[in-house]
Amino acid sequence: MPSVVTRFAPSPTGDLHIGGARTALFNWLYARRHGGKFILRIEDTDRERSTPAFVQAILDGMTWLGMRWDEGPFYQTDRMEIYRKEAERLLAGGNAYRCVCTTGELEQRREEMKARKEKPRYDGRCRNLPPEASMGKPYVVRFKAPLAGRTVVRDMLRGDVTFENGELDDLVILRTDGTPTYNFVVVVDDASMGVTHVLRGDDHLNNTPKQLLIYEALGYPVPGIGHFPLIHGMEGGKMSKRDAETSVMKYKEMGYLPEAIVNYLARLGWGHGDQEIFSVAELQGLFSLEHVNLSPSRFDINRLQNLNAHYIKEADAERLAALVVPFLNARGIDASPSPWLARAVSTLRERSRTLAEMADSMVYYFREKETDPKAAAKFLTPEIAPVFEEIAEAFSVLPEFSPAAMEASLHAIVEKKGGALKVHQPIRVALTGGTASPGLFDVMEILGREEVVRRLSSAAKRIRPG
RNA sequence: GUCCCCAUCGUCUAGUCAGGCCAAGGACACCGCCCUUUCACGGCGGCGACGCCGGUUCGAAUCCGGCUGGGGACGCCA
Repeated sequence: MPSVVTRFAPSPTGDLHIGGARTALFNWLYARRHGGKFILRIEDTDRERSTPAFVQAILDGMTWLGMRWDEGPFYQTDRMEIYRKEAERLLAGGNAYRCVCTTGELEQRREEMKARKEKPRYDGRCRNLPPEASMGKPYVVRFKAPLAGRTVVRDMLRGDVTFENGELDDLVILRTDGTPTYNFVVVVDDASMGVTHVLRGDDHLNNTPKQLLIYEALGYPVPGIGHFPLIHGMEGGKMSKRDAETSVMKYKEMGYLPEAIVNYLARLGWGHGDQEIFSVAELQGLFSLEHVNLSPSRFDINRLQNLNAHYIKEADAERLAALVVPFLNARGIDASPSPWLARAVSTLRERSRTLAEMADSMVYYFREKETDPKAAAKFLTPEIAPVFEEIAEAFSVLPEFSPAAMEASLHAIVEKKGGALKVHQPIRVALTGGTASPGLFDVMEILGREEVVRRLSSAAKRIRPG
């Protein structure tokens, strides 16, 4: 029995969210750090909004980021019998009761409480209803929370947080249709799955005392509990699409590497001295709750981009070539992995922050791009046309089309013209359609002699028709 | 509104638990310079923060209180 068992328990009502991914990451790292077990549990008790497609999306996201779970995925919809039994136990022990209030009534009362500037919560109207009263009526089962006393959450990150029980609500544990709700199943599952450490977002801190009461009523041992802060958008507040893309897989589509995402997420709310770059193996060895920050951090795409650029620089050219292919395809380029593509990728890796940027920059390796008008006006001047033709001629008879040979040949031509001629930028514009590119001779080598000669000649013709 | 959490550069953070090593360090972004066939990369430099008030102390970013500010929760969602 491992001493540490953590879990990630998303509800399949959307793609794997950036915030969810970090919750998963912290749990996963914590388990790995302590030689423990990491469980994946799908909280699909909301039949209305849960879909198999979202389950798959979450699994895909986890897999892409490389977070392997040791057990599961468990589905709560497969465990209904367990919840029913436990709810029964609560009912029998007087820790739960049937409530026949309708959603309409509840909503109305909530509004009234808000109007009276009170904390809106269930008024306990059915707490002492005799069992017969619910006969033949639709009912929910509510947990009977104590009215007095206080409940202390011993948070592993924040210390003790005290709640007055009077502030707590009699929460619904079984819906009218008999399905269980979150605050109840999460306790039953964590206990029955042997979860030792519940690490989750701040937004659950207020739920915790209620859950603690359920642990107690059911006679379960209480696990270690910790709440870390949420990830905010740049404008503050829970991260939303208004700030940045929130779906993890969207970042894959935007050309981010999974190791960059993991590194970035790990550093959001956690740190280890001044270190910025962490491999997964390092994180697994270093992650600790003591260094998790208590205040929310903002999702800053600049930092992610910087990290992504770093990992693109480090990645194998072959791997990058394979990864960039779909991005090229999306741009209407029929590319496939090859040693040539790997060489092409190598010329761009130092100047691309994402695979999408890389693909954008690579277009001229595959087809002649339309020349940027400003660049053409500045560099494709009439005087340069004959020089292009001369270079094209010289290049076509070069014994070897190597960078050194090209450079020597080019140098000779410039010397012949008096040495003051600026040819690099004009050639770059003729070859790539713009003023920014990898080293000129690298570009020429990737393009190949034939294509270089062709583009130079065609540029010359365009400048000076006929 | 009620309850709960939080508070160091624009952003991520080191330092806070064990007060002096901090006239607060690193990184991203931004600006400048260098390198250079362009753009990048890289190097160097710059800008830039302990929210405020009070207390404890010889000494406070660090401890305590208040204020202010930010955030979260208040569902038959999770």
